Amino acid sequence: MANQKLLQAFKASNPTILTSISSQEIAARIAKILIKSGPEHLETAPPLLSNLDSHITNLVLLNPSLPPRCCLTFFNFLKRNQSLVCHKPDLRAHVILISRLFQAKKFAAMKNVLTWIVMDNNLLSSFADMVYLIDNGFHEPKFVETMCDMLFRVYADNNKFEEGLQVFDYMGNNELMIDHRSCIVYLLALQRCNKVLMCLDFFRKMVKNKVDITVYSMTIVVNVLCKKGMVDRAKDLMIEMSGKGIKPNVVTYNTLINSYIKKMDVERVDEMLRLMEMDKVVCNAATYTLLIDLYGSFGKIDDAEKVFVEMHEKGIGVDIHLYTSMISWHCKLGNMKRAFVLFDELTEKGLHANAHTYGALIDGVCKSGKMDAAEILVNEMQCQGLDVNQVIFNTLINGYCKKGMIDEALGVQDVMEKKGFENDIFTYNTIANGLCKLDRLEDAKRWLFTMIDKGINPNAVSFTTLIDIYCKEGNLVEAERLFQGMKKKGEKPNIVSYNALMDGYGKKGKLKEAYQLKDEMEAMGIISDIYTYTSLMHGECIFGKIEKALNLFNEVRQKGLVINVVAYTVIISGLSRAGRSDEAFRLYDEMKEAGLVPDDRVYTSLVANL
DNA sequence: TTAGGGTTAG
Repeated sequence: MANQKLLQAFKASNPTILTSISSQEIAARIAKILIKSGPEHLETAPPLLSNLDSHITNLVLLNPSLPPRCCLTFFNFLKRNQSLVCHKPDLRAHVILISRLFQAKKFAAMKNVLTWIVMDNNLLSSFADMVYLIDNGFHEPKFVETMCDMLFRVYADNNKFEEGLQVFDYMGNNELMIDHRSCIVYLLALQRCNKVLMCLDFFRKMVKNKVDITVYSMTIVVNVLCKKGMVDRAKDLMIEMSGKGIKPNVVTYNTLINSYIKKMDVERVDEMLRLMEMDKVVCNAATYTLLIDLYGSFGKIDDAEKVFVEMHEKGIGVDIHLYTSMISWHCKLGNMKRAFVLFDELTEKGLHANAHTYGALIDGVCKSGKMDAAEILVNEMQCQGLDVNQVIFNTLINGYCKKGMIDEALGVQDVMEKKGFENDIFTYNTIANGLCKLDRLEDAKRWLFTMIDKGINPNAVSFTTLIDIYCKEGNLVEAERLFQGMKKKGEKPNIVSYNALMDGYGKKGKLKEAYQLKDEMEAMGIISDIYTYTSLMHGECIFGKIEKALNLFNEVRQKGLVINVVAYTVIISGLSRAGRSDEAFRLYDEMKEAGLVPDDRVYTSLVANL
């Protein structure tokens, strides 16, 4: 029925066809061959092919006795044999094929044909071409609706957002039903491409066009805003939508909690938890994992353990993410015993450790210097059928580097390459730092320059390592150049970068420059830490300004910074060199009382580069 | 159809 209508509409817009009987005959013959023998037999009928034009193609496709399956094979034949057939199916032919597939409910095939159209700029230069066709021959609303919906998804899948929007607007203006699931596809595509404002604008459009908004689409927009750091705006959107009846769920809340945790905004985290309670949204394992991260990042492992117990009491199901997080924090704090207890416990609970879990544990044993244990764990994970991935290789390389075992580190790196992993930025930075530790500064530089030659952009860690190397070599000009260079390349110097350069200035007696840098850093919102003060104190001590060093030391105390053995050594040796041994001894006792072990190597390294 | 876990620098 619908086909007949199409045929008539088509004929009406192409009056020449009425007189062109031979075209119809050719079309009929092609159809006959397609039905009886399949498209490959068309090759045995060259006159048919050489006479083929868009009218004939369209007539073939519209032939009601030709099943949609045959239309598709005919089409594929034309696409495949462009050397044999001079004629290429045009946009109209594609849409006719789509309509035939629609009648046969072959939706996946329809989508494929739409993708061909979208990917071929010669076929469809703008959506207006499609509108023209729809207005001139394809009036059946259900078909137009389905095709537009699919086209909208295809545009989204191929990141053609402007075109997608045109389809959306067309559907809205023509009162075609817009499927909210298609809008989710579009939102997810925008999310993938980091198009934050477009995402928000589109969501507003969805609301305006009365598309069925769900918690899923809202949460996608909340997530996109959060990932761009616009957390308060995300929260406002959630509250606004909640007022319109779209209630946030645990995923929405977790998204916001995650972002507030990353910003260390405890107050807002609490606010979200309160809102959840009011909304009767129950926390899940993901919420608890986030809270454990929050406590872990503040070093409050006891509080992390408390919430871990609390969730057990509340009967909330645990999962491997949660255990991996707990294990990771214990490893970071050196509590390897507890980490292994948790590792055993998860197995008892029927959970399976994955590469992330092993990764955390391997890093823990590496950091405690137990490389043999690390190797055992690597074997164990392989026995469990888990592949050693690049992160684990890098972790092992770092473990050996930290112990000064550079040959073993390079051995692991070799195995990694043989397994098909190329060195990544972590590998390069880690090995460069391993070499620095052994004072092989030239080799370290060579690794980093090789990395750059291979087209990997240096990140803040790479720049900082190089700055530190040049400072150690006394080449402040180059260190400064790199420091400015990293800013220009959009790599923001962090506290380690600033401290490295300040240390370089201090050792050269350029205290004025060092203090200037400290001011600059603090103006950027970075708070001076014990390394900052130690570098400055060291600089002052070297050049006999012990009073200034003591002022800095008092500042450290006032700020409540934890004083480490290096900081103590700097000030103690400064005092003794200034002949103030009483004060030096007093601080020496204080250091021991604080449980710190005096370290000859620290002292040696302090005077080594002077 | 939306959220949470492992690696690098002083």
